[in-house]
Amino acid sequence: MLESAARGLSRYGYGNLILERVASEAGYTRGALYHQFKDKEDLALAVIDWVDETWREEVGPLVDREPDPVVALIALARGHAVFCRRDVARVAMALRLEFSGQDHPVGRHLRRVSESLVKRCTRLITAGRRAGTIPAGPPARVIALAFIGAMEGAVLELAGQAPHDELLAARAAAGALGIDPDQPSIA
Amino acid sequence: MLESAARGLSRYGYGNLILERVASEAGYTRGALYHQFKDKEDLALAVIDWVDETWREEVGPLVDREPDPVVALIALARGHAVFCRRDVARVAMALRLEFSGQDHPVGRHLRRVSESLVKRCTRLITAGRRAGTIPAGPPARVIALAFIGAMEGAVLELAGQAPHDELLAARAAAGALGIDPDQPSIA
DNA sequence: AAGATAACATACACGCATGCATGTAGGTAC
DNA sequence: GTACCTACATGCATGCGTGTATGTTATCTT
Repeated sequence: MLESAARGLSRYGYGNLILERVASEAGYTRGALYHQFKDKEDLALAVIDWVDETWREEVGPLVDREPDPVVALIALARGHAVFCRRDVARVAMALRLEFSGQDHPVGRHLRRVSESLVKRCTRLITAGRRAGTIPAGPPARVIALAFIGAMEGAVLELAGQAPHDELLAARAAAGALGIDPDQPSIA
Repeated sequence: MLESAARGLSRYGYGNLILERVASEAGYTRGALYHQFKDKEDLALAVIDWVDETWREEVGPLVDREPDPVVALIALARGHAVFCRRDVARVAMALRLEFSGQDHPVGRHLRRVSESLVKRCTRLITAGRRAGTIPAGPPARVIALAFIGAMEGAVLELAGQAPHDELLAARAAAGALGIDPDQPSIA
């Protein structure tokens, strides 16, 4: 059910998501859905948490095992690209776009989840700057936002076109960081 | 009315767009809207054309006046970032995400319009490769998609945070192209 | 000045998705 | 075997947005 809802959310967004389809695609009826989740909002929140958890399990380790901040960030971009080959992963981008500038509970929850990724990237960027591998420039948080945006945008547009998605996500992300994409850790 | 609809589309997307609000925000009622446009779809199509036209007028010249393909592409990214400071510009990204993988008339029309941008970038990339300023790699069209995605993603995430948006869009775009963001035309 | 037409506003019918209330089948406890 | 609970399906009421038909007012034409 969660998987079906995630697919639906990533394809149609929250407002256009029809619970009837979510349920039937999972082999159930709407009744079953309302038995498992309080309402549509509750379902969306659960999906966000589920996707976030999956992301942490799948991409997190790739980042953590790299001691060098730049290498870690590039690994993050590559891992994200691979992660996004499952359509499920567009959920974050789709919902963020849909709820940006609004005060909807789903939007708030998504922002909270995303914020932890932004913070993670910001820390890596400041670490990279201290190490001298990331050049000075705009505030680290701004760089982090651009980093995430560029990575997600590239991945979204390539729509899982393996194997180029991985390389290009890494390159776009490296560009946002201001480092040469011709480095060994990227190419 | 077009401007109000563009704001609405960029904020809420097509499905969540309420024509009542579009009209009232423009100082009219829904009656006036239905007098000027056949239906909701017709309105969205008109908005797409309007935004596209504005983009061509505003960003196009910045690209055309640069003889060097790389410089032209970076100018495109910078120009796009500036263009997107008006919320109007997210229309393309919002609708593309909403209609990707669907067969809706609005989505088709948007893809036709976007395709011309992809072609333009593809041509510039192949030109840059012939000139030796853009390294070899994945097909030019794939690079073009990543280029556009990275640029739009970065701009979207930065949400008009001038002046950083311009620099970071250029950097992310340069990264997708595989060129060093430390070049004079970018920084 | 009268008729026509454009530019709106108003009011209503329809479809559709949500949420909830109710019904039902299977398992478990005692 | 009866009481009860879980895991669903079914059916209905409500709200909301679209589209359209019908008014109303201004502007243009001759």
